[in-house]
Amino acid sequence: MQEEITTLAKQVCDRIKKDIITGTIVQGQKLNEPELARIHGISRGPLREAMGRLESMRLITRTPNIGARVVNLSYEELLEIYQIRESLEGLAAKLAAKAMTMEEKGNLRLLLNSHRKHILDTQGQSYFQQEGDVDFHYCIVHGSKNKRLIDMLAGDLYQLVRMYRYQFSLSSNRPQQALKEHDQICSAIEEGDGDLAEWLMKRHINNARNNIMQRMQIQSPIQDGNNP
Amino acid sequence: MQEEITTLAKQVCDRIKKDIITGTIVQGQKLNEPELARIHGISRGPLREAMGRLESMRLITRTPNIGARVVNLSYEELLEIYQIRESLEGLAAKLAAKAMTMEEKGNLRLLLNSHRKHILDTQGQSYFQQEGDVDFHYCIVHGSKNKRLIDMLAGDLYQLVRMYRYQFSLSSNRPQQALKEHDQICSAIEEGDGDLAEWLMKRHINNARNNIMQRMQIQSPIQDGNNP
DNA sequence: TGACTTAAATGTGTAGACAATAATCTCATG
DNA sequence: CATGAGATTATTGTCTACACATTTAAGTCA
Repeated sequence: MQEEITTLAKQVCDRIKKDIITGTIVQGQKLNEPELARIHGISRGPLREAMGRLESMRLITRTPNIGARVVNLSYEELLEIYQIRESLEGLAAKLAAKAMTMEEKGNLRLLLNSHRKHILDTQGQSYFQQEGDVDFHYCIVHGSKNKRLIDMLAGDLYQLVRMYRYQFSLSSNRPQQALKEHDQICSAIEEGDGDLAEWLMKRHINNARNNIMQRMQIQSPIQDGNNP
Repeated sequence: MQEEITTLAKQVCDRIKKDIITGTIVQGQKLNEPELARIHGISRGPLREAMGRLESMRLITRTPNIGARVVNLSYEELLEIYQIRESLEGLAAKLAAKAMTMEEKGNLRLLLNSHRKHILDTQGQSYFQQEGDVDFHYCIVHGSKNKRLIDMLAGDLYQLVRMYRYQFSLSSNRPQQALKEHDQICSAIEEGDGDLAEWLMKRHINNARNNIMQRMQIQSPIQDGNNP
């Protein structure tokens, strides 16, 4: 294991990030600098750096002389995110079909098989499938070997997706169908068919979006935090 | 005009960003905090925030306890950037075809006409075309109305593209052809044909990439900065 | 009631200090 | 002469304390 060298700012950033994603800090909430610094036992310097990071990944918004607030999740923004995901992950799948090594493709297949087994074991329960879904997409994104693409997706977008899933309780309600789609994508990648992999991935994300959107509209709208 | 309210960190970030993009600070160069702070007449606090921003837009890389360096441009990274541009701007064009108002479409057409006139006036000289190209793509990206997409492209990626253009002197050597492609894209958007606009935009960026890549390989490789 | 003034709270910027780490240098030793 | 352990220096990361600017809230008075 590589000894992870880090800094206070990064650590605190990760902690706050987790709190925001899981909803411990509710959306729209104002973030008080001295208070946050006290809570995490650090001084303002590193804290401001941490907040800069959070801002750059768009988990909070800052306005000069006023302060920072946790973002407000919205139907529209989730739609935006999924549009971008469809485009970028389609690209990732296309690239991965060409760039993945045999070993990586093998691991991807193993991952799928473990998901299949898990779904069978739990009678199609979606519990674990959510993280499994993340794993699958992570694998492909990394397989693209495009560093910037990896950063954009794994670094930022997935955080937001996780946040929506947490706060809207949007775990997959169609694990078998999702698995089947994953299966198809995996096969296309194994065969090195980039165009097909891209097309399948885009359709897969499109399906996921439609599913999620439908459920979000039914579901009670999110509380408004404590905005002014 | 809206009075632009800002902070020291942002201002200095923009100044350093400009220096990096234009090559005033050469790639690979180490950035010394106290020195930079002195140069820009600020203290280390805001400076570190500024550097955090620069890091998030990947103009510099920082390693804990060691410091910050300007990124090294490479053929591979430019390829990565263009792959992503093709994907995202294709999406932007598709969305813009549906989301742009009549007025915006009109402005886009006016912009194109002014480019055409300029190219005719200068006998196809590419001088102004470069910024014009940026304008055109900006227009479409903003026309997509997808805020996150706008941020990703206009906020970060275009900075990098400008940097490569500056430092490799990659102004367009095919302004007439580019104009023609812009024309096609504009028409598709005017007609609200999103799929066609997407396809045309992807082909356009693909052409630009092939052109640039070809010239980069011919051109003398970049000097190595002063890496360790 | 409403516009103005005042006061509190909060964000922003500065200066200086110290600790921890990395880079460099020194010098004795094989 | 080369090498490597130890000492020295430089730089980064962090903290504290204070000054300043701006926003927000409260208070005042016509």
